[in-house]
Amino acid sequence: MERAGSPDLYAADCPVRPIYDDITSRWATLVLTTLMTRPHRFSQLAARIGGISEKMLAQTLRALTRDGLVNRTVVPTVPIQVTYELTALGTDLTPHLAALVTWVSRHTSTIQAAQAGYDADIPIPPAVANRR
Amino acid sequence: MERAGSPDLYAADCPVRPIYDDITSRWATLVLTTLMTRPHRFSQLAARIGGISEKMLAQTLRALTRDGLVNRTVVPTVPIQVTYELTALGTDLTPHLAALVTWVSRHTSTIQAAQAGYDADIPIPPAVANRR
DNA sequence: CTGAATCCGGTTCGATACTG
DNA sequence: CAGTATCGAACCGGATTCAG
Repeated sequence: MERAGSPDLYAADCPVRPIYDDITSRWATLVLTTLMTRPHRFSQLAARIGGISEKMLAQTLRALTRDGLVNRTVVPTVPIQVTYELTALGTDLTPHLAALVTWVSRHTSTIQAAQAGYDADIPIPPAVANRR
Repeated sequence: MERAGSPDLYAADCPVRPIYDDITSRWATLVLTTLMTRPHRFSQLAARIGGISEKMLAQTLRALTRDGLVNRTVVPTVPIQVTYELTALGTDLTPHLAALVTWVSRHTSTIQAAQAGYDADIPIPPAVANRR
């Protein structure tokens, strides 16, 4: 049933899961694909990615740096400069993420239509419908 | 139809985001890759996927069905039988997800090593650092 | 068997204020 | 400029219970 050599992702304690979650988290994907084009500084990333808070950006960058996907370079000027760029590992990964994002982008309208159809088949919508 | 080459994923209200979050969620990936092999019934999925609760399984399946990625078939026997299988759309998507999972699986030990190296460079755990 | 509804603890998130 | 500290709000996920 299962191909030998592939780790069992289905085990609850599979070590792949937390890493997978890191990479596919809401903000990590945006950070990684942004860095795919060129290195960015902290404030450049914050400006580029709509709606991210400083806390979440710092947290996401720390996780990605810890995972060895992003390299953090500090230039001790005044004021200080910090640059983030993809490592070789990150450069290897990001196209896979980008492919996924591209797929979703291309099928967004189809999926939205499916959602609308699904919602329309519900006779009495839950509390949301009454409430305006 | 969206522009596949340059989706503005960076806008805070980009419609791609919630869909992307749906399919990359912790359980959705496991459900989709499981269904990739063959259709499953509810209890079969629950048995196959380690650590998932009924609530999360039902919730995940409902979201994926609503997105048009999974087809839900009810056989009105007693007791009732419900079968889930990938739609054409889901069949198209899942390989991308599987590729990502495969990538992570293959690089898990590398990433774990990077994490260990990163953690080793932290002299004092921040949480217990001296207060002023 | 399938899955909806409820409760509830833990985690996450965002806004703000502050430091080097 | 590049973060960290703190705090309340929001969300998530698990266990339980109940219904079709």
